[in-house]
Amino acid sequence: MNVKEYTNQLQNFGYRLTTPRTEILKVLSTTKPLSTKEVFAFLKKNGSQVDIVTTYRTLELFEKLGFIRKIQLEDKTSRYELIGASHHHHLVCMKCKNIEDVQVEEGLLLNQIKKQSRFRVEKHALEFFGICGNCQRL
Amino acid sequence: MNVKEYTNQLQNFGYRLTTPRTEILKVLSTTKPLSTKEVFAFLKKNGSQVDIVTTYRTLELFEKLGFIRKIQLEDKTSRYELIGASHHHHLVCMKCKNIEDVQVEEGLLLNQIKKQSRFRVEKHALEFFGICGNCQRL
DNA sequence: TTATTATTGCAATTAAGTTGCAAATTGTCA
DNA sequence: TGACAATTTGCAACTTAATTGCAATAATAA
Repeated sequence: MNVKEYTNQLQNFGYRLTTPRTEILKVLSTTKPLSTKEVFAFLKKNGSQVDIVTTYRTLELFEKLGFIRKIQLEDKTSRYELIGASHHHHLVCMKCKNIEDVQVEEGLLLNQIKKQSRFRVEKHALEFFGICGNCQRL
Repeated sequence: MNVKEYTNQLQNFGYRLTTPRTEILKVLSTTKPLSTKEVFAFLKKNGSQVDIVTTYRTLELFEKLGFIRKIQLEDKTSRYELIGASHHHHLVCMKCKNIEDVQVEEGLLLNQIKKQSRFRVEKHALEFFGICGNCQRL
């Protein structure tokens, strides 16, 4: 999905297409998972006037609409990323803070859970922390 | 490890054995993962005079010493649990907020990562969200 | 183009966690 | 046992992330 498709979706759902919303979608579509602060910083750097409160509210809306996914890493700040075609997880470098995407087959895990509990899994969080290839060489 | 063993460890490391530390260990050893606020509430309920700042600092210390593990669930508050014998993950009920432990074999995941990246995984977070057996019946 | 209503921006507030420092408590040694 | 030195605690003040109320602004429908 590109920015245009998301803005169409937005209007289909009856929400208005505003400058802040378009700008925030643009930021999200060009980067890795970002915190609200980081999205806001990006906006500013590109000359946008959007307020940080609007950034909070817009990200909340986009999450509700299923455009983006909220992820919790090690700190208290939430991060958001566009929900692309493929389900993936993250390799978070504890040194340089860079985030790599990674694909893992988790069907097995869900089977194991089914054997142990009546719990019905709706979603999961899976993040890996460590040292990326680059930082290992330093 | 029981409370006594932890307090011994504490002294072996050169830290003092104080009332707040003992009380907090007791709370941790009798429950599921708790936030700082929750630990503090437990203390109060049991007549303890311990301050919430001390609770924050003590949990931080215990984490540093490897007594407890910090976990991030869906919100911004950190939760802590005693590091028991077995490595496990959680089934977090989105309805009643109860937390079940679950055992999954994750060796496979780590192999899959090795094939995709030079990243060296040091630790990981894996949490499942859904509806527990009880709440499904309601 | 105007009117209606959603959306935004500002200021103030809440909530989680942190910091500085004086007072209290612990462990050690005489 | 008592006193000293150093750690630990509790209070108050502060920081940071996020939320809320409300008046001003902007987007869509007619």
